[in-house]
Amino acid sequence: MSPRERHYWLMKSEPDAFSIDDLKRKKQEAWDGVRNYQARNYMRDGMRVGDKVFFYHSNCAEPGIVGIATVATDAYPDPSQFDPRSKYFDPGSSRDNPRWLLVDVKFAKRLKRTITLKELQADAALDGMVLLRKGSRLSVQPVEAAHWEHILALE
DNA sequence: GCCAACGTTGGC
DNA sequence: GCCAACGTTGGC
Repeated sequence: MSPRERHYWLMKSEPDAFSIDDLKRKKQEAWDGVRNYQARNYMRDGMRVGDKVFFYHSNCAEPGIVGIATVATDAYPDPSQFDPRSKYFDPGSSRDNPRWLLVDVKFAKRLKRTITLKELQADAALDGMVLLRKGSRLSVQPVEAAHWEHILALE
């Protein structure tokens, strides 16, 4: 792998299911359960170990960015797709040709405060951000370097 | 809980 | 390949 500019990402999680505090406690976690091809492709083809990730809380009282994680592994098959008892089981996938890949993410920091979706939406400097596009539901998405820096400065 | 937006599935 | 039906996401 040749050196390259650092890439930045945003990953959504419902805090009731897995929160930034859960990641802090566990230190590192396999990002399982992604069942969207575009999100998978970002993990498989875009992410490199060391890339930085905004941890976003979705589907909760105050949606927003709550912490920072780093990509800890290359992509590998999501074990939950092979487990018939898992809600993420995919009978259409096989071990020979796994459909779903994931990366591990490692806890880096919890933000002192939540940078709320509302606040991001109101910020003209973030126009065009994937998260803010109408109807955008992508749970793993790229963040432009300029947007990353701008958001960091909001904390 | 509602519902708009989106992605997937499957009949044709 | 089209598209209606269905399931999911996620803000509100």
